[in-house]
Amino acid sequence: MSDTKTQIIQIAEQLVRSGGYNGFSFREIAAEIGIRSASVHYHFPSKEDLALAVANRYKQNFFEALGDPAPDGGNTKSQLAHYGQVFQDSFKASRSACLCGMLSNEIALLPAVVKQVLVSFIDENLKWLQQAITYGASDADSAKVKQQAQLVYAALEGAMSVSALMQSDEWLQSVSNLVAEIVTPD
Amino acid sequence: MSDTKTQIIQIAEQLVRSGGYNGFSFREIAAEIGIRSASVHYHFPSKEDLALAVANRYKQNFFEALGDPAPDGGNTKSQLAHYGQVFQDSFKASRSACLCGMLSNEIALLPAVVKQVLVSFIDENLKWLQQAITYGASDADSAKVKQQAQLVYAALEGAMSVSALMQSDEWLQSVSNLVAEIVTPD
DNA sequence: TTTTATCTACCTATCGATAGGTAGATAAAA
DNA sequence: TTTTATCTACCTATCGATAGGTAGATAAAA
Repeated sequence: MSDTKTQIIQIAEQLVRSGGYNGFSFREIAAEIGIRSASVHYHFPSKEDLALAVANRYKQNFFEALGDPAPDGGNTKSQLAHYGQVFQDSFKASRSACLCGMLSNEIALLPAVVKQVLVSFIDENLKWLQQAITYGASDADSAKVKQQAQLVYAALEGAMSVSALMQSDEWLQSVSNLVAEIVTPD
Repeated sequence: MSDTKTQIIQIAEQLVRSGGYNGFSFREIAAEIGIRSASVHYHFPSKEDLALAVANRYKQNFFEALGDPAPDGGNTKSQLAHYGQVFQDSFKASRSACLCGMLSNEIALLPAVVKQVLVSFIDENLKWLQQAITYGASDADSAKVKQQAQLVYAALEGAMSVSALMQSDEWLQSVSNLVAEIVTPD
């Protein structure tokens, strides 16, 4: 992927994460790179195309940072601590909300293809968490594990949103710690 | 307050809750009421004024529905169940995200006065929850209670956001139930 | 007579998008 | 070796639409 194309996606991501789907424009991205907005359209014919690329890259980076659940010697608590750390790292790097959490609210504005990426982002988070929580407890009550996984994801997304507003990672840290402490497979 | 003014706020709230700060316009509101956009400016000189009124009314309605924490005979669990119910009712009525959760992400777009309302909304939620959790346990560890309150708020905001995306209250119900179960003052 | 609530008729700024064009690289064909 | 054809990555100029906002008129209500 060309330098310019990558740059466009990076800038778009930052703009979306601080202002939502309507918070970025081809002109603003172009201005930041030093090209014309028509040239941004060359790389991404429509806004929908660009938003889709941004969402897909975000999702991919997120799961790369996350890795597979339950590596050697992991237990539920350390897995959840790691999960929380990924959110914290993402916040520290950008000081803004989770792209998917951000866009999840804006149902009225989103192209269907972008919505699908969000749904799959949530699905895969749930799967990862269910595995991490069940780790080492194969007799775990799967309905309860699912509830717990939902709680962890929802709590971290919510905490990230508050952290973005407050411009402080206090909430994210606090929620991340507590969640690792109280969620267990038994 | 005149009928029109109330109508403007109501429609604006719904539009903000499904599309964020940039998701509503004076023209769209006017069209839905059947007046001209200039007439909306008569009631709210600027977009900032309207957004502020919307946020304040949302906050007020929310805490009216919530009531005071720990009424007669309440315990932590029933208080938290009630708290979760307020989120669920709000979702059922609008099938969209929490106004404050929604706006919390959009730091880059928000006028400072609106941001202040969001911060106070979160503050008051925290206070309410800390009281509800401490209820009947005056020896509770206040640092831990604060963490728990943060978790509850973050989890319900996050769940509301997912529910808005999925257009289903499954997440909200699931998270609400689990939170009431596992958060206790001791 | 003053206030309230609306209107018409504008404004400037910006949006996403498109048409048409060009410099320079590449690679196959003559 | 030169010509032809194609591609990449940009450009300028412009489109229709929409954004928030304003000046000034009007007419009913207080």
